[in-house]
Amino acid sequence: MRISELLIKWYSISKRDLPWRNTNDPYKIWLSEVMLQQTRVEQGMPYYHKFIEHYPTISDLANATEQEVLTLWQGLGYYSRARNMHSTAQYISNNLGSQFPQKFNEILELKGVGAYTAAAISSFAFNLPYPVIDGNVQRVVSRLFCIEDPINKPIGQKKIREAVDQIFDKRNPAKFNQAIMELGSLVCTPKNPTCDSCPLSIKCPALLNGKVKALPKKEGKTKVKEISHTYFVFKVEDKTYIQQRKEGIWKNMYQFPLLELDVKPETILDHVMEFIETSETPMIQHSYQTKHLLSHRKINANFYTISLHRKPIFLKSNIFEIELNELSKKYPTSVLTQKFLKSCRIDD
DNA sequence: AAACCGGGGAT
DNA sequence: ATCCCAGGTTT
Repeated sequence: MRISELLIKWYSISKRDLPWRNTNDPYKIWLSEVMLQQTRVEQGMPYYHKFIEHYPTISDLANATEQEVLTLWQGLGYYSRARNMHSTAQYISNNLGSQFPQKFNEILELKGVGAYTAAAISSFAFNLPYPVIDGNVQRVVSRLFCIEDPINKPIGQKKIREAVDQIFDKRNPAKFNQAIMELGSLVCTPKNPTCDSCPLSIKCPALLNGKVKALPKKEGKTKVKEISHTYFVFKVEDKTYIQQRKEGIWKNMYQFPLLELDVKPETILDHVMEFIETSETPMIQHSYQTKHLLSHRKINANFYTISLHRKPIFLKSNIFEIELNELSKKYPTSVLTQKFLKSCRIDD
């Protein structure tokens, strides 16, 4: 039996019942694929349900504000995905009559849609013959063809593409794509793959040659930069003061006034005037220290809570007042900020 | 080609 | 501590 037949047969009896597999709605497929970029299925699932409930159609997403969309995306990470989806929904709504594009090249043009996502939408929503290549497929194929070139380099990626083209089933693009990803996810895993129960084991040279564990190969690791964040949490009764990030990490999300440097505790109060002007002599109520790890950053964060009896006389231009409990609910924040908010609730 | 962009789970 | 996850964009 051909590899594609073995795959699809295995898939038909072993597949998980995932919500986006029970629809042909390109909007739902698009949403699920973007949400699952670099994100585990279990992690994305609750967000998928939330979004479908809040925004059942492209028009509903287009009619929302970016702030609402980011609030709903809060905690999932890679927030450019949410900004791009919202922007693209408005584009489709305003310029394409709310009709999702139906050709691969048109889909590939959409913001936040690359080769993988375009192939996924094309095959799952329209059954077009484009093979998907994601982390799962790279792993399965590198083992199935004993590709020793690093899969994160152009040579390795080219060989993966050529290998996939050899086994791709143009007659069953949707099923083939689902099946090969599902195999990578459930059987041909990065660590401790269960080759015993793999439908392709008899056709796997990596298994025959004892190379499963060594494949796929990867080269070069992005190093993690260590940086410092010093946050100023001004409190006046139930009010606080926040700012919106304009670029870079957590763009368009909200945070307590921030200095992106390490400020010695003794000199914290010297910086207050950079954010607000007050007639009082401010005092540090308490401080909270934590480390926050991202894929490319290690943030040493310090939050200093400064309680005031009266509202500041003056706020720096980008800072504005909100109800403390509106943060995270109405103003989307990073998980780092949420960690701080949670620590406050505990020592209440 | 390399850096940037989040967060969490498994090992 | 390290790797990886239904990747994409920018430099």
